Amino acid sequence: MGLTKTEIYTDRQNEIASFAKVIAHPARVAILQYLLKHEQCICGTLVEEIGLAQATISQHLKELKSVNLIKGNIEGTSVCYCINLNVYKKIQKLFNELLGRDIKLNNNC
Amino acid sequence: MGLTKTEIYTDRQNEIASFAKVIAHPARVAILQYLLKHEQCICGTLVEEIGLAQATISQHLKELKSVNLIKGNIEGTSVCYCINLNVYKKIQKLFNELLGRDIKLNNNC
DNA sequence: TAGGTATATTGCAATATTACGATTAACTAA
DNA sequence: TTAGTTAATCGTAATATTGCAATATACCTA
Repeated sequence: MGLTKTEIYTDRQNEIASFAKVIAHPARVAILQYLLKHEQCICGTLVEEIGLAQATISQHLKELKSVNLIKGNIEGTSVCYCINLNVYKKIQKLFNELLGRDIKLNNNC
Repeated sequence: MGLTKTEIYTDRQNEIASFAKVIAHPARVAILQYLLKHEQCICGTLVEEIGLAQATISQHLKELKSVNLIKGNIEGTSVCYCINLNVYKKIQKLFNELLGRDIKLNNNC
């Protein structure tokens, strides 16, 4: 136990959950917001901006990279991170399918 | 440690992360999809549909209720669950701010 | 080559999550 | 009142997440 039973869900359900998990931490939300505003950044800037240890920020960047939401280009001693547009758009689409409905209440709840 | 430092983030960042966390499990995605399709349901139906133990489904429903994304009305021996439209719309808005941007790539990444 | 800078990785402790059996609570019907 | 139904809660085991110090890696410059 303690392990999600991924095999009983559809690929799409697992995919949505995976992307949501990446966004499910305020530090990673903060990183995404920073990248949306400034287009690119290096790890050190985020350490100053957010106020977590360098190891911790590096770990959060790794999770964002794990679903390819961001990508990093090595530039000398530092790494320039930016949003991966294709994956960003994919998440947009997936989330919109689940959360973008125009619901009407016809039930008695 | 092992505890998120919520105090260093904005309320909005924490809010987005909290809502994302609720969606960050395929069982809860499946529950939401079921509710979007059928408008309402009882716990027992989800147990059959999804294939997890009753206690587990009840726990997932509790998490969806914890952010008021769903609400439950007691109807005899069972509980009728449905989506809370106001909160659904709020999540729509919050996620759209973060993920609904029309980004253009002007950087060299 | 040696020292400095930037990031990733490792190891660890604290806490959270997932899942389920067993039990409890609350209502319904015989 | 008693038995059956439905859902919530409790307790527990397994695993995942968060955060950081310490260390490793990689590159740049003098």
